[in-house]
Amino acid sequence: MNTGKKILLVDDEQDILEFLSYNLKKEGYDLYTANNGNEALTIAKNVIPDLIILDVMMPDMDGMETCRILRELPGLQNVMIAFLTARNEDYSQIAGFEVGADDYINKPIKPRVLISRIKALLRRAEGDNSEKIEKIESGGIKIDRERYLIIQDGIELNLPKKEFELLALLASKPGKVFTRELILYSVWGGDVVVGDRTIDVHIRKLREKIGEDFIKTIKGIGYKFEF
Amino acid sequence: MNTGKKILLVDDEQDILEFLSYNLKKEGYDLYTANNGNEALTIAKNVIPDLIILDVMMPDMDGMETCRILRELPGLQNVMIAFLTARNEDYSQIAGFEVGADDYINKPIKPRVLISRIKALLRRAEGDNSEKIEKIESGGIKIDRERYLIIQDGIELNLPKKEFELLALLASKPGKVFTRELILYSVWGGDVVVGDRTIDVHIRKLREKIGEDFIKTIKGIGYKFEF
DNA sequence: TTCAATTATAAAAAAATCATTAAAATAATT
DNA sequence: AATTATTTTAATGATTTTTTTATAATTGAA
Repeated sequence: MNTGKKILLVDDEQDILEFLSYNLKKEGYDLYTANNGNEALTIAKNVIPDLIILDVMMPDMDGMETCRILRELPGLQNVMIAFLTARNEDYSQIAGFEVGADDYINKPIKPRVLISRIKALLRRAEGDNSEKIEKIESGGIKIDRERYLIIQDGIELNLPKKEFELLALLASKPGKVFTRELILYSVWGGDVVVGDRTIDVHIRKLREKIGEDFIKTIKGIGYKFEF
Repeated sequence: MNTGKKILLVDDEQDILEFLSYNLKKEGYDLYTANNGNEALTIAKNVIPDLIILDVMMPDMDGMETCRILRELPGLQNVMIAFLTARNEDYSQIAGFEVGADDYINKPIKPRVLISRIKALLRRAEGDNSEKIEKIESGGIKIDRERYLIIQDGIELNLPKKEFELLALLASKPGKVFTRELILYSVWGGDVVVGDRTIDVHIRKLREKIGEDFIKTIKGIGYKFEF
């Protein structure tokens, strides 16, 4: 029995990951796991799960922060996000909802409860038929994630990974300004911190390759893709 | 560049204190340092920092204990507190959160990582989730935060950051008079002090760009947006 | 009306941010 | 291991934005 629903589990404790994985797989969900926020971002971008379950308490980037960033990423606006919290930290619930969480699940977790909660959540999500973005096409530029290729006016362009990810991000929502912060999180990952000029250099390379006019600088904010 | 944010560092090792101080000052934070818990308490009471970074392991009064007391002090309930911990003592992490810590940072510390973490923490403290209005529309003027654009009679206008924020603020509530104080606070931020004429100049620029009649001066008080 | 306070304005100075290039460091491939 | 490709840093220059300064103009109260 397979529901075809994809769930991304994020927790720093391997035990919990395994425990939940086991129980959810049994119910026919496709499971993806991440040990920390950054991993979660990477996976989420590529997989676009139906539900993300985030532990609130994690080192480096906590659940809240992860959630906030996830919500900014194109394609992940409509994904259901649930938080795992230890029982008594209810202050975090308030903050969590502000950040865009859809539900809370208290530890310790009882499988039965969890599953019924998840079903409810996914049912709730059914309404949103959010198509995942495998191919982005805008302004004569096609982005093929599958083949890792940019196609511009019919001509195929091979870009190095970082450049590809950067362009894919910008082009995923033409017109939207992506802050440097968001770019860093989404292309580089939260704690792989690189110098500030790194983004610029990649932008330069992109402009060289696809033309000067597609990527516009919004000084003090970030960049946006336009055509 | 000065963020105006105050950080109190507490560690018994002078090396670490200096190392962190140096790196954080470079980022524009105001630094205060203490060698032990008691010193920390004294300073914190007087300064009310935005963030306190506490070494977990200190002689006499350890970080956890210091944290517990800090949290009791009036005015320090909402200060962000982060713990510095050696990598493997993760049981203390849990205890730390119970005591009221907002984050923990593992040693050894990489400056870049530290800084991105601190930014995240301070952002969290700001209550940065303060719903900034995404689209304001009034009197033929549309403000599109996502695209960072002003659209006037269908014509797109690019404004520099401060001008944009200022206009967005005024236009968010047409007719309402915004005092200079409020404008400063919300566009420039609580502790950034700029000269008195700065607002005027920005208003001038705005009037040049969108027309003279939208922004009205209320002498002695501030400005309002009308149409 | 007159005066003091406040704002307007333009131009200059200062600061912040980005662009660009070349070189260094990493990673991937052969 | 050597070569090549990619990524990052570092240094410098250019540009834009922000702030200050100085002076003029305006306002509203006495």
